[in-house]
Formats: sequence, structure tokens, C-alpha cells
Amino acid sequence: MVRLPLTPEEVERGQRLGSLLRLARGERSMLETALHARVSPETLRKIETGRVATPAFPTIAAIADVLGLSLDAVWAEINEPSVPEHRVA
Amino acid sequence: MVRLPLTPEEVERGQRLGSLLRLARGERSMLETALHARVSPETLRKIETGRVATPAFPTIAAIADVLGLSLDAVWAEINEPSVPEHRVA
DNA sequence: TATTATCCCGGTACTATTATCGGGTCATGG
DNA sequence: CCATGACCCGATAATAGTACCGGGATAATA
Repeated sequence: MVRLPLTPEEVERGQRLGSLLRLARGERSMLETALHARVSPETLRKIETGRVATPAFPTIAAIADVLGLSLDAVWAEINEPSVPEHRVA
Repeated sequence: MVRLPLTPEEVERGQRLGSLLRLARGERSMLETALHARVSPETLRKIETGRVATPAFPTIAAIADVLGLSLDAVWAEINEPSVPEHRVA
């Protein structure tokens, strides 16, 4: 085996990551945010929509930087299925 | 153009990332650390030796988790050419 | 010598990400 | 109606990451 396909868990985690980033972006436009983070607007959109499950570390770090997010907090959150403000149990 | 090649800056940052992780691993063996982080030992070795410049976010996050490193600190450090304990100016 | 453990390397395989292009939708406003 | 802005989508292109394989180097130990 080489380069195992993405697992469903990885895909779901990628979707949570995307939702988190989009939420944090708030009012700012994709274009502005992407240019600021020095990534392509298309790349940002794909990440936000969850179509990229395991983006590169520098990519996420740059975006988190622009959005003022802590990478540790991001990592912790996307590994928890539920959102803090929306805990079920 | 599509999927621009890695810039020299990215390569150097990747090498700093690798050095940082290897330093943080300390006495622990690669095998143990890799298994704990749920990544292939080959992948960990490539990252530590700087042969993978822009690893996936989950990969680095998992390794940093095992090593007890803060992702924010890691990101900040590898963007600074000099190492804290070795600051020149 | 032989064995074990740790790490390194090149080659190979195959998927994933990054990025551009062209087009599409929807809402707002002139 | 037309234009603009913001976002989304599929197709496409090319590089990069993840992973397995076989082999090799070194050091410590028996």
C-alpha cells in the first residue's frame, strides 16, 4: 500500500475544519482573506467547503494567522465532533 | 501554472520544522513516536530530515501532540530563522 | 562474529493538495 | 436590463505528501 486514501473520519474532520474557518472569517471576503494569507482564493474556498480534508500545515497556519485563531484551539476543536457553543451531551 | 513548485523559503522552513521536531523528540525513538502519533515511521523520518517541506496539518498536529509541543509555538519558531536557545541578536 | 536497535537512503506507487480556467448562481444597485 | 460582487462548481494540470520495499550504516551487546 502507498498513500492510503482518506478515511471517512479524516473527511469529516476536514469539514469541521472548513466550517470553523468560515465561521471565524465572519464578514471578511474570501478574496481579501486569501490574499492576506497568501493562498489562492480557490484553495481557501475548497478548504472552507471541506473539499480538502488534509490541507498543508503552512496553509492552515497562514489562514489561522490572518483570522487570529490559535492552531492548538483549531486542532482541539476539529477533533471534537461537537462545537463548544453547541454541546449536546 | 498549477501547483507551484516549492520555493527555497518553504524548503528552508521545512528543514527548520524537522530540526525542531527531532529536537523535541529527544530520547524517544522514531518508531515509538510515529506509532503514537499514528503516522508511518517513514513519514516522520522524512519530516524530521526536512525532506518534506509542507506536511499535512493533521500530520504535524498529531506529532506535536505526542511531543507536547504547541502548534502556535512551532509555527512561530519555524518562521524565525534563529532558534530561541540560540538567539544571536 | 553475530545480533539487535536505531536511523538513513533511493526507488516506487498512488493519492491529495494547490492552482488556473471557464462558467454558473444569487443578490444588490445603477 | 445590466453590472458588480461574492461565492460555488467541474475539469484540468502538475507538484508534493504518505507509505511500502529492500538495502545499508552505525553503535552497543553478547
